[in-house]
Amino acid sequence: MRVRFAPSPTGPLHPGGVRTALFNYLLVRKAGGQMVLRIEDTDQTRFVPGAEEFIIESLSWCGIEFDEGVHKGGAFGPYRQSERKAMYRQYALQLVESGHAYYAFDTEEELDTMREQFKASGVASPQYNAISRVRMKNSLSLPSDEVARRLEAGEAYVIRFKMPRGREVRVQDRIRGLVVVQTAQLDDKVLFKSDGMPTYHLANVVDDRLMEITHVIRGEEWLPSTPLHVLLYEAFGWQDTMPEFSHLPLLLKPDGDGKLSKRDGDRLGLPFYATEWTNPETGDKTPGYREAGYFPEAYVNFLALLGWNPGDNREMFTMDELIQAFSLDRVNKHGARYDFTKLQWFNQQYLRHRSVDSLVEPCRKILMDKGWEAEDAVLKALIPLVMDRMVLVSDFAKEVESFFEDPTTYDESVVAKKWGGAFPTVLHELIGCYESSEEVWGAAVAEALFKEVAARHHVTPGSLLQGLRLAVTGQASGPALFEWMGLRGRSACVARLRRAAAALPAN
RNA sequence: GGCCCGUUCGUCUAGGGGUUAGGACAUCAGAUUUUCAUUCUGGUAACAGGGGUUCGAUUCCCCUACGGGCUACCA
Repeated sequence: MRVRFAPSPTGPLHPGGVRTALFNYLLVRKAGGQMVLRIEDTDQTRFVPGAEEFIIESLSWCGIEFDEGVHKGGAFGPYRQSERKAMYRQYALQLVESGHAYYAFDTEEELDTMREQFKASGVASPQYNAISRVRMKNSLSLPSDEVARRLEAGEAYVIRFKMPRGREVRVQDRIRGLVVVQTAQLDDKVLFKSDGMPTYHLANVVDDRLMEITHVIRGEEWLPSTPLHVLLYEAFGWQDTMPEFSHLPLLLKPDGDGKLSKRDGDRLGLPFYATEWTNPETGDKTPGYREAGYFPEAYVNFLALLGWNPGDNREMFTMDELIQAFSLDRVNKHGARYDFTKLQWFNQQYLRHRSVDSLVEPCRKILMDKGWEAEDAVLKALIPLVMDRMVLVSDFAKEVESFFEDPTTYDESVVAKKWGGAFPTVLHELIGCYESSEEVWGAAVAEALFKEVAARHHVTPGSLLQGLRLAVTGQASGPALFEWMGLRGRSACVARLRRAAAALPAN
């Protein structure tokens, strides 16, 4: 088995592209074949610098690696279509000679005119086809000496496929079954452009043949042009090695109608690409899941379950498990909404399953970005304290902010509710107890002394706890308070309690 | 408009001629946590509509509606 992922370097890789690459990868790893990365840069006007590197990096972050490609080399290179330019012409010419294609000399204006005339006479989608080509300037309508003269003179031309008439094309799609299309619906597609480059259709078929691709797994947007590709394989006499086609359902917007687009990420304030993309023209950065603190395992797990399922109730999959479980037979036919909320859940699950040790370094980095520092031992105690409260590793910053920054204000509504009654008295007394205690400071001591003071004033500890939390952290909620205080240290806690005592409302 | 593909809880989906139509996310409620979060328990919630075929259809067929894709010298 040989598969390929063949993106155009026209910009950052869309999530749908990542999923297509993933499905190719899962399938080929299970089968033990090769996966090639081919860059389809036949449209020079749409080339975006950096896109190719971005695609490789994004997929690599996801754990999708290739066996051959622009960055890996291989026996079937080059893997960039622009570098294969010279060879496509001969294939196009081969088709002209065998009568499957022809030269066309029509200018853009002439094509526009033709389309407008058709529209004026009520034809909704004008086509360059068996009917209209006789009225256009091409090697089928022009006298052969004129064709020769034009070619001789170096006049611009394209090579078009001569769509056969009255045929039925049968496409056997692995996911959708048999798809039948009448050639009368199809037009004479351009195969070879006037700039000397092939179009997608020619390059794709030629390269898949030359690279010995056995399975084509691509997005549903290619289904309508697959009959043309089948016809091309036939015209070349390559039907014996024609790959098996699988057209994947599309990824749809999280809400509303239409397919997923970058604007959906922007609109919902969530990342869109796997990794951060910098627009080479404007310098604008679009954050990626990687930068936002998501685990690649979570992202891949989430993506794998969009349009595919294992047939049982399992949801958590490592890449290896996905490879084992994956099958094209269980890929859906219908589009799937790209629901970010499920991704959050996956990330949370992956976070839970992480060992504390493996989180020390990422968390330390987050601290450093904020200008905070902590010893290893403190970090290792702090992480489990707040881990359950996080969805992303990057949430660590907001979870521990109050640990590193003294509170500056106290929420008035909580103050009003929790700092009244016995609280001021208890607070003052507690400060004294904490200071004078000879015990080695720790969570147990902080809690025991607090309970003692509360008991002396015949108040339940629970009724005072939130007030204490506010006093010491400046927040109304947070992780286990006494653990937190134990870690924070006696003097820091006392200092904060003093500050809170000074801020007590006058009565 | 034409052609092609599709349609099960809000979302991702399982299922399949006779089922209490299952799971997960989200959501709601309760318990636990004397906070929040976590965890646990429970609940609300779906076969697009209409015709066939059939003893019986959500499942098969047709039509309609709706959604999506394509309709470039873009991929």
